[in-house]
Amino acid sequence: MVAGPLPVPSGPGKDRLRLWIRLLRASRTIEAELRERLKKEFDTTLPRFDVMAALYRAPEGMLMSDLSRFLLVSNGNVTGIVDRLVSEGLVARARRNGDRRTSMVRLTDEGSKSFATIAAAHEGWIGELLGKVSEEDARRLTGMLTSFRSNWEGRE
Amino acid sequence: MVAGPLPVPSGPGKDRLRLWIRLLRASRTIEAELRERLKKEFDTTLPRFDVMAALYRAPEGMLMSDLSRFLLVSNGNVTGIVDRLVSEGLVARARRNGDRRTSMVRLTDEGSKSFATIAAAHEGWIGELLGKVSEEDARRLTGMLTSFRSNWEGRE
DNA sequence: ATATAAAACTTTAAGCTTGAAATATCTTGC
DNA sequence: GCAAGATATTTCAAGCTTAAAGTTTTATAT
Repeated sequence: MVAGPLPVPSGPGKDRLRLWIRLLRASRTIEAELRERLKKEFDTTLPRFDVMAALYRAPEGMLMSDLSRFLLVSNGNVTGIVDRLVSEGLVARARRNGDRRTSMVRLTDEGSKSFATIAAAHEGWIGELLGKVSEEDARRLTGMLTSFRSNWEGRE
Repeated sequence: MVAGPLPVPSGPGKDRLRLWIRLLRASRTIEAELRERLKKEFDTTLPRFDVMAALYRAPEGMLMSDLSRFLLVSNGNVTGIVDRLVSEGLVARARRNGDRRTSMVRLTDEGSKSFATIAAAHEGWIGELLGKVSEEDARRLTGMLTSFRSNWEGRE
């Protein structure tokens, strides 16, 4: 899946395969760098950062199923990550009166403060790592990926 | 990290952050789909496929460290995946005379045959999933990502 | 009312992943 | 030759990940 130096054979349909391989390598390269920095600088992980980023933008809280859908990961997965964040006091579960199956998950004040610090560093890292991509290319690329996403969502 | 429907605030440097978010969501979406199909159709996993794809292009075999570098994953990780592939008869470790710390890892005949079948389906899936990306856009996007990669490699 | 289904979430087992520590082998400097 | 360091790999603990099965609660259809 992650092909590298060796060329993909040419032929019909190979352009898209090559695109996929580059896409995957680029995102894995950046992800690996971010993971390492999050660990070194803030002693945290990418999945934790993802969950906190989602919650940061939803001050009223999110359901577990919302988090799972939003982050594109399984629901069982979110349970474990949130459990750990709760045990560290960064996130809180609030039982709801209406539907007792669910609970609203939100950042604590400490979690919110902590995330704001990390997010600022994170944005700087992205600027650095993608610094060589011109603003114009960045916008064009974003546009292409956005239209891919729209097509995808119509798909299923 | 994986932001979605909600917009990223505007401001200087936000274009690259937005690009990263789209990039990550696109690759995660495709990865999830491929993982599911590999499981359903061939009862295998993405990491296994990655390892076999790398070995398929190196008939003479690869060292564990080569695999690890090529796939952008840790060396301890590769050990486990190769162990399982060996136990299923798809991959073989061959001790070398020269350096007894290392062993050449290669596909068995069965592994090679198995991979060829899966790879054909995989290429078809990519064509389908990225079908809405025009050939021209695919080539342009690939070019941008390639230049990102070159810059990156100069970086470290 | 009450069975049945649906929904939200957790638990479980298996596998993936990392970073660090441990093991074994090779290389180098003396 | 041999100690010291470098290299290649495995082992380990902790955490991430999925799919499937289980639990609790809510909604629906008789």
